[in-house]
Amino acid sequence: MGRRVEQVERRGKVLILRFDVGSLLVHLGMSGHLRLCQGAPPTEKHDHLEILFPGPWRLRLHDPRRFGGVLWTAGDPLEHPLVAGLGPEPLEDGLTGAYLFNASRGRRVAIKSFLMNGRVVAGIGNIYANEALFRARLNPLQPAGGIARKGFDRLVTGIQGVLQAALRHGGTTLRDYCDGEGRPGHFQLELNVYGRSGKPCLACGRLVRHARQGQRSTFWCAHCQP
DNA sequence: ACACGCCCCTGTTAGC
DNA sequence: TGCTAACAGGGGCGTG
Repeated sequence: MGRRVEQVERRGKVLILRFDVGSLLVHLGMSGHLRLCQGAPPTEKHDHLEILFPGPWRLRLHDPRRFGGVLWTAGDPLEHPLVAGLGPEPLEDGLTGAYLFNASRGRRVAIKSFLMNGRVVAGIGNIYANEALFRARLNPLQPAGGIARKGFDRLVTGIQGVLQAALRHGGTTLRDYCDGEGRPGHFQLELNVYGRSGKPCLACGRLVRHARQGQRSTFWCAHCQP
């Protein structure tokens, strides 16, 4: 009560709200969102947490599936186990073709699963993993350890390109996603392969394929991503 | 260490 | 129309 949010940052998919006495770590999971509310609109089902600010403002956490979570830590939040082991931020200097190449040597796991492993790179989810691999012309099913250095250079370009484009479009709203003010994103209109199985590849016209990897949907064009 | 499968949970939709 | 199964943007955990 009565504490001031001194800084807000993000590591991977974890939001960090720093207070003078500790930090709140917030993960939104699949279906969660934070919404800035003015006044006291009626509480909805699956509203789980509310942070009250002076004046009319309040921040509400809404998460139907409850895959998200909120944790408090009194120590350095970046040392918390939830984020301490994360790989480099995709839009910062630590993510390079050389880094991914080195990290993948000897790994037989499919490149898409490798990319979605937070210990390798932070914060790449299913949509952007699929889209980044399309941009890099890499088959998502191939073992990470067999990819040449050039492929990882393209992959870094693909990751950064798709994330920056998605940011420009306000994110990808398949159903639930919205920003803190309730606005949906538009990047779903720009997707090349995600969710497009059986439809023509936007680059070559051949049909986009679908497979499951680790209980996640994978989409790719077998011609553009050999 | 690594790869894989299962699980958490609710809501929506496809298929019968 | 109604029921059921499958699936959804994430990630931790147990097993071999």
